[in-house]
Order: sequence, then C-alpha cells, then structure tokens
Amino acid sequence: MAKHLLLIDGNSIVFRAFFAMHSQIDKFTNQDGLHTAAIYGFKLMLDHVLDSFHPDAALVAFDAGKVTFRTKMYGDYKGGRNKTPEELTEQLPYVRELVQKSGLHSYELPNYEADDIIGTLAKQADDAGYETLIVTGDRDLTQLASDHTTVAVTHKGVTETEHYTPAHVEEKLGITPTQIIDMKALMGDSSDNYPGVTKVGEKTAIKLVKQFGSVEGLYDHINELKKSKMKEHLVDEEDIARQCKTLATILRDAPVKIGLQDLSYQGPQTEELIEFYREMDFKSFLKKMNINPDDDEEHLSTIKYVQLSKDNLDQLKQLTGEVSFYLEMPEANYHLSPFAGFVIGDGQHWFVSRETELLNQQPLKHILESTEIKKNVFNAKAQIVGLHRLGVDFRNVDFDLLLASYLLNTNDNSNDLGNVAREHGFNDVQTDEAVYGKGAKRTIPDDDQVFFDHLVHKAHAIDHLRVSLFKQLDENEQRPLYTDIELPLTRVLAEMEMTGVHVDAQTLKNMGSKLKERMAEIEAQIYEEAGEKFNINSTKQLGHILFEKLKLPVIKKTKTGYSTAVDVLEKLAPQAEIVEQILQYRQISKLQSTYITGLLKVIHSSDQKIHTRYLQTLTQTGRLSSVDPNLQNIPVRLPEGRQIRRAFVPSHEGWQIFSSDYSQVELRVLAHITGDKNLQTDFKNGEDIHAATARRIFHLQPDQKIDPNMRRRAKAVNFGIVYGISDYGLAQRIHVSRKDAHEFIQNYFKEFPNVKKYIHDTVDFAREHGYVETITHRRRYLPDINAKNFSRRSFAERTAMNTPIQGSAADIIKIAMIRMQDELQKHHLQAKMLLQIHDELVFEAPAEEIPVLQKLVPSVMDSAVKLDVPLKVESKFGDTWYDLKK
DNA sequence: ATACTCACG
DNA sequence: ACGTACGTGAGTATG
Repeated sequence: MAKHLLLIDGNSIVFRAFFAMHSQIDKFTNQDGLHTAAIYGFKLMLDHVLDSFHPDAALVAFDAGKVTFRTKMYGDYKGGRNKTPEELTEQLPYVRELVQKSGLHSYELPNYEADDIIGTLAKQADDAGYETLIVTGDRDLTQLASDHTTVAVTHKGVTETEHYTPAHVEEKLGITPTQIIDMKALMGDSSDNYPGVTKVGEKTAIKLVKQFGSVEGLYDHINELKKSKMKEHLVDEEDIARQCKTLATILRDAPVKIGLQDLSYQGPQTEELIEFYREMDFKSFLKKMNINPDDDEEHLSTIKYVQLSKDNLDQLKQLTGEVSFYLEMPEANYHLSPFAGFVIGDGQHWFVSRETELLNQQPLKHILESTEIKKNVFNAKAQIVGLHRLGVDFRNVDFDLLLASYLLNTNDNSNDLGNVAREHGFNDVQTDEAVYGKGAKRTIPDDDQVFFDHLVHKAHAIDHLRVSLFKQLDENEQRPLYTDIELPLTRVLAEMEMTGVHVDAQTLKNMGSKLKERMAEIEAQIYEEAGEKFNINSTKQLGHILFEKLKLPVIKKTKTGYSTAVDVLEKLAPQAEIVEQILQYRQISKLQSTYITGLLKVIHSSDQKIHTRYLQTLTQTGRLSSVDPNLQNIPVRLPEGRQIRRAFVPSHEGWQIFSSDYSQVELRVLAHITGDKNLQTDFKNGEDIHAATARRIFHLQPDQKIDPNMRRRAKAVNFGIVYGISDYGLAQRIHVSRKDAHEFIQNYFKEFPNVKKYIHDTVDFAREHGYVETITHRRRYLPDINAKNFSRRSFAERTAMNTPIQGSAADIIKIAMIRMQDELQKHHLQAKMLLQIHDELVFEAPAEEIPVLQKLVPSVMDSAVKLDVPLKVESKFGDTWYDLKK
C-alpha cells in the first residue's frame, strides 16, 4: 500500500483558527492570561485530520519571516495587510510546542513561504508514489492538487474542510489545478496584494484560461482576440500578468534541506501532551483522554444544606425575605416532565428534597404563593407551570436568570443554568450534562449527595448573579423591558400554555384517512411514470429518477446532490407529468406527517387539548417561538392545508374562536422608526399600502389604475425593504431582470428617502456599537458587522436593518398581550387567550362575549404603543379556527 | 448529527 | 466579484 504523507500549512491554519474563534476570544485564555483560541483550534483540526487520515509521515510548514523572494521581486507583495494581533502572535510558540508534542515534524525556510515547502515536498512525494493530504486555510494551495495529492481547505471553522482533487477543481472552476496559477495571474489577488490585469476578474480569467490554456498561450495568440477594452488591458499589462504568474506560482523545487525520509510520524507523546493541556487549561481534551482536568485545580465550593421532610418543614419559617428556588424537571417539556426534587433558600440557608409533594404543604406553599416574598429563579415559566401541576400558584418572581441573560445577549444563550452562569463569569456550578449525563445515559443521580449538591449550587448561582445582571440591565436601559414587558409576559404565556387549545382528534383522523387514499393513488401514478418503485421522500432517489433516468435538466444543486425543492420542480413541471404529481405528493405527505399524525400525537388524553410551549428566550429578534408542537405554523395559505384548522375548536359548547391581527405591522413600524413622511402619509390616509407604494415607485398619475401585477411587484419591494434588500433577491422573487429590480429599488429610495437614510444610519450604528436596538431597547449583537468575509458581513448588515423592525413589532404585540390578559380579568370575561402567531392573537369565548371582544381586543392592540402612524387591527370569529369570518 | 424540504409570520 | 432576502420548528432520509 502506498505511504501516506500529511502536510499542514501551519500559519494559515493558525490564522483560521484564531479568527474562527475570534468572537469568543476572551473565553479562551489560560490561568496565566495567555490567549489560547488558536492553539485550541489547531489542536481540533489536528485531531480531526488524524481521525480519518493515518499518515506515515507528517510535517507542519511555517513561514520563516516577512521577507521572501517574492517580496524582493515585488515590493508590495502581501502589503497592506493589517498587523497580526498580539493575541495571536503570543500563541505561535505554543502551537509549535503542540506540534512537536503531537509527534509531527515542523520546518521553515528563510526566504520562502510555507507554501513553497509544501509544494516542494508534495512534488517529491508524488514522484515517490505517496498519497498526500495537504491541510490549509488558503485556497491558493489548490493549485497543488494532483492524482495523488488532495488539498483540504478549511471551510467554516477549522474542522470542516473542502477536499480539492483535480476532478473537484474541474467541477468548480472548469480548469486544471495548475491553470489556477494562470487564472490568478490574470485576476490578481487582493489579499496577497498583487493586481493582475485591469478589469479582469475571476469569470473573465477562467474564460481566457479555458480558451488559451495558460498566460503564455494567451500572449502567443493575443491577436486572435477581437478588438476590445479587455484586449487593450491585456496587451498593455503583459508584463504585469507574467510577473503575477511568478508570484502566484508555488515552488516545486525550493531548496528544502529535509526529505521525506526525515518526516516519519510516530504518534503523540502522551505524557507531555497531558502536561501541555493542563498548562493551557484544555479541559475537554483531557476529558477525552479520561483524565480529570480538575485534579490539581479548585473544586466547586462546599455549600451546606438541610434535607427537608414533612417533619422539619417548620425550619422554612426563617425564610421571610427574598428566596431563590429551583424545581428540577428532568425533561424539557414541563407540561409532562416528572419532578425530581427542589431547592429553596435565601443565600444563607439552603433546603433540598426529592419529595415534591412537600411544595403543596405549609409553610412552603405560603412562601411560593406569597406576593410579599420575592422569588429568584431560572426560567420562571417552567416553574410556574410545574408548580401549578403540583397545586401551587407561584407568585412574585423578581429575578429570572434565564430571561435576564437573554435580554442582555441573545447570542450566547442556553437552556442550561450552568452554561448561562458561565457566560456571566460564574463558574461555581456544573452543567446538567456534567451531572446527569447526556443522550440515553441521562439520568438523575441516585446519590443524594451528588444530586442535592448540584441543586444547591444552581440556586446559589441564581442568588449570586441577581445583582450583577440587574445592574447590567440598568446600564443597557433594559430594566423596563425586563420588568414591564418580559417578566409579566412570562405569566401570560404560562397561562396560555396551561389553558391549551382544544383539538378534535376525530376531525384529524377523518382527514387523515382521506389523505391516505389520495396519497396511494398519486404514489401509484408516480411509480407508473417512473417505471419503478422508489422512496419519493428520499431526495437522493428522487434526484436519480428525475435527472438521471428521465434526464430532466438540472436547475439547482445542493451541496450533496440535485435540488428537488418546490421552485425547481415548478420550473420542470411543464416538461414531465411526474413532476406535478411529486409536488402533490409532497403537499399531502407534509400534511399527513406533520399536521395529522404530528398533532394527534400531542393531544393530551386528559383534556383533549394541545399545550404548546412558547420559547421566550430563543429568537434573535424578540419574537416568540412555539414547540411541542409548533402552533405558529398551522397551514393557512393553501386550501388543502387550511382544512387542518377545522380541528381547532372551542373547549366548551356554545363558544367560538375569535382572532385579531395587526395589519402591516412591520411596515408601520418602518414608517415610524424611519420617520419617512411619504410612508407615514400613505398610512395616515388609510391607503392600501402596496398599491400606494406601486403608485409612487412606478410614477402613476393619481387617477391611473393600478394593475394587479404592479401591486404585486410593489408588495415584493416592501417585503424586500423589511428583509434587507438586494436587487438579485428581488429579481428572483418577482421574476424580473436584475436590472429592473435594481431600478425598482432605486425608485423606492427616491420616493422614500428617509427609509434609505435609516438603512444607512442603522448599519452605521451597528458598526460603531456592535449591536442594534428595538423601540423598547431590546438588543441584538452583530459580531459579524465588521467581518472581512463579504457574505458574513452582508448578512449582518441585513439583520441590522431587519431586527429593529421585526423586533419592535414583537415588542408591540407583547405589550398588547399583557394588557389584554389584564383587561379580560378586569371585565370578568370568560374569554381565554389561546395563541400568539407573531402578529395575531387567537381567543376562545362564549358566543355572547364576541361583541365585547370585537371592541376590546382591537382597542387594546392598537393602543399598545403610540407610533407616528396608526396601528390597524382586524378581527374575525367563527365556530372553528377554519371558519373565521369578519 | 446533518441535510433537505416545507409549514408559518 | 462576492451570494442572496428576515425570523422560526418538524419530519424524513442518510451518513
């Protein structure tokens, strides 16, 4: 068998590792304050590579210094680069140490780059019949790919790589690996700072290389090119092109003083590595080696506690001030989870028990229900629901660690108390995973000591973090958001979840059997057309049938094969009958699996209701989400799917479903926060906003009729503005040319100049402060806003403009929900709020209350906040969620 | 576990 | 020239 050689581009991997983890740079420091993210990332990459590639020989090549033969030849080579940050340079010696202790050789050569060392040794290896793997963060090295040399380029982090073989290069660029040199010579390289030929980019470069084979071939036949600007540039800049080719060429014969025989890989020096990991604080690697990372480190603190039973409950009478409380429910779904135990205490005295029946006994029940005694918790909604199931009405939550942490930073959030505490610099508590295990092995420990100790540390963490998180909320001007919106909302959501929505199982079952018949018919037709049976749900098998057997044109690819998504199939539908049938099959199978069997599974047998959970601390924008099941995506757009809503019925005879929704709330928010006079005028005049937009951007006369197609386009532009527009995206959506789409957008900005200004200002604000805000000071941090990578940065820019809009709309409905719940109580209504679907509230109520709701609900919703434009609310009601009528 | 597809606002 | 709209959750296939 051929020998295997591993060549690693040391500097480029270190750079990649450093910047991949840059957002968490301060988390990766060891006890001496040394930054370790790059070392850590390098080690991750190393493990990952050695897992699948078992080298007989291995080398990590480093750059020897700034000066190389290339800089001597071309002074600006790699010029203009930012200075390497100190946090990175300090890590380089340790990376070398890691390399050596991991059993790999390292090498550098004055005057040459790591690339040249790799190119030279890869050539020697090819000649000697080795199989070689090159690992790098630098795409330039793909020019080294050959039949026996694969180049793995790191993708996102450092462990995800894209493997370049000559075939892969051919597929991606349509040229051979060595022609990459010619391509780069013509197009230049901005990061290495050499220019290439003026106005020649990747597309043109590839075209020329394909046509002439190489830079030399091009200039031999330059006369064959038609007269053009491009030709002039090529002729004028021949010298530049030839020089760039030299710069772009990785040497295959650098004067390296080592050979393949010097590179044998013997595996890691385990003892020394362990010592090194300890020094670096790499606990996860030590754990992988089954070594306790804490052996010579501090343990968690010892906290004293008292175990409660029915005989010593009286001791709790000493708790009269503020308490921290934690009821442990091992399963995520707190509507159903068993109870494992609880802890309560005031920071001085802690009490624990597995006997959750005690919670319903005095004086414990009194403390939990008291509106005098403040409670500190982690995830108040779960605690309210859990305690409700135990017969306790949990009141007066003051501090919710999870909720406060989410408001401070939506990015680094976790549902685990241990993780959240760590985010805030408090390490004296373990994660549930560390104590209970994960996956199938997850279990509450039998050992009282272990279990109670964990509970007490959790309560202690809550108690400890209270002051500092409140302080941070104050500093961010987020205290009212927490106190007046999110915390009261928690109780409203808990009540909605506990109320649940009544779903008629028989209706679903009847629909299910009809769908099943229809599905069998379509399935038979599909097999007929295809000439064989196959799994229609398998995109792989379906791709094979459509694109290989039936030879339909490939419109779009995914990273693993052919795309068979709706937009693709719709384009193919005219060409083959089978495609339409597949679309139908998909539609029905989605309804069947997600909405018929899916919903049937989650109807509680006790009350015939579905009790979803709203996640209040998940989305990046401040919206809610809904799980187990998701009741925010019940079909409505297509008539077939809409039928599902027939199963959503009131829970009492003679009651009705009532629903109110905000009309165009996001665009109204846009009109408000941009202060754009034209947009505000259109809303104040009560215009059909998409029609009004069409009138403006297509310059129609006041008396001119708006054809539906114009309105449709204007609507798409409005959506685009809210989402962070691009001409390409808009063009795709409304099937016009990119040029036309561009013009629509330009017209829009001319007509609504303050919208344009807002977009600019918001992105600017984000660049300067690193976050954006909604009208209630809800924050979203955008670490990528200054990213070097174009697409990451663009994405951050789009979210910068979208988040204040989507997030403010979320703020508004949250305020409305809190007031709504109050009003229902104040008016002694039996009506219950059941669902929130982003801009819509769904209720059930006795028929006689419907007229009351018709006035009350819209008035509460449209006055939730005062904007510079009116908020418009529309209501409907009916016997089921399907039958809603105005 | 990850990718793909598709349901909603 | 880059790579496309923003925010979610769930079911199925497959490595």
